[in-house]
Amino acid sequence: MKWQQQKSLATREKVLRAALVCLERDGFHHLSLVRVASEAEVSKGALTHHFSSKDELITLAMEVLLDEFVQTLRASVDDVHAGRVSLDECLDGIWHFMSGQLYMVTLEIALKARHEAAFKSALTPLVQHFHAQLNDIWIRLFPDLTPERAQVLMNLTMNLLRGMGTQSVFREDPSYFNELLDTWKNILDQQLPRGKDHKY
Amino acid sequence: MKWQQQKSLATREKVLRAALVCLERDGFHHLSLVRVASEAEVSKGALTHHFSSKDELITLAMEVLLDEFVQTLRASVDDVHAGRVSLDECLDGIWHFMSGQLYMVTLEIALKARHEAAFKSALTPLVQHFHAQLNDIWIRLFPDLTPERAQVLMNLTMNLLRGMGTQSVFREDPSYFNELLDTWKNILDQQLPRGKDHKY
DNA sequence: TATAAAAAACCGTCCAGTCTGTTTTTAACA
DNA sequence: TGTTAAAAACAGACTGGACGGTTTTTTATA
Repeated sequence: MKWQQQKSLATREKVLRAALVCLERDGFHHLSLVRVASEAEVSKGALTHHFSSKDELITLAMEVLLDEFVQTLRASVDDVHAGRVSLDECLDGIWHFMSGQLYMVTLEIALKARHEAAFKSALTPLVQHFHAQLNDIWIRLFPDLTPERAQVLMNLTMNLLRGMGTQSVFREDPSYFNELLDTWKNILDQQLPRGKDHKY
Repeated sequence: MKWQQQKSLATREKVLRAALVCLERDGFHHLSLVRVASEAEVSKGALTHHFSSKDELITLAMEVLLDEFVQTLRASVDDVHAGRVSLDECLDGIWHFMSGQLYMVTLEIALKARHEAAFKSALTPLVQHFHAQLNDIWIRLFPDLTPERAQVLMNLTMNLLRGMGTQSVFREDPSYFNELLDTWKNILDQQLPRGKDHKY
């Protein structure tokens, strides 16, 4: 690869990463192009050279974030499948992710999309692809359930964690969330088939 | 009551209501004082006369919203208690609320609070009071459960609905959400004691 | 030298908060 | 009761700053 091309790619990468940091730390309506540029240690000119608008930048950053989440999750589910980690630990991992950067950025983005049609249509295919990937993962997580049942149970789980993530803004009380999570683990366990050879 | 006082109260009420409408329709970072004033059919001068800052306005509007939700919910739970409506219908009512104005405005506010310490501390007592009221309501909803169990189950429920509310931004598919909600109703039902005289 | 990348100056817009002026209501008092 | 002064409610112009996007200039590579 040519040197110029390398440098260009590196700059893009730095800017995207910085955008995620700023989104998570400052929130969308405190995010400005100069801030992102400064976080990326790049001039505003360089930023606008690579990204034609703020919306485009954010959309691409979002894509990076969702991809990383899917990869992490896939690895975790593989571990469950191979018996390396328990289902409970896998859920803990998802909760960790959902109470951290991913979910907050997602929220910022979702609210923006809610009020800006153009942005929303740019983002919708991305989100749909994300959910399709998730659905595949859920099926692999619960091979003993029907695909539909696995998806419903895990969509419940994800939405529960989403809600908990939201509440965690105002309620910084790990024991409260742990209790909820433990209760949910129990309930989820009750929903799994006990035997080996039947589909629930 | 003196006429001036009446007029003053009416203006405040109009502005607060308009603020909620704008928050829900336009989102926080498209909300400006002139927009709220125009929505309320009041001059910007009148608005600033009654509310010393944008943050104060939003905080007070939030208070109105939460109070109304608590009242509605309390009435609904009374209906369940009196056998006028089923638990399922009560949940439907909460879901209706959560997929509407209340929750979206709450989200906007929560994200703002997440990044602005002063705003957050102004809002925290309000939110805590709100949750305390909710906890009382949950106990009354499930008199056959221990208070702790009732609260855990309903906090799970609320967080599930929160998450579903969030997802509804991108996924406008009522049947999907209905399936989730039905599944949850079943699960919740399984968690309730069958007998009459024991605490679970 | 030609071209891509990066930097920085610049412009138009928007908005919260301030300030000044005007109208309406209330209170005091002769 | 009629008059007037004070206070409250309201209206709108203005300001200072932030920001997104554009354009121009400089630098580095091929």
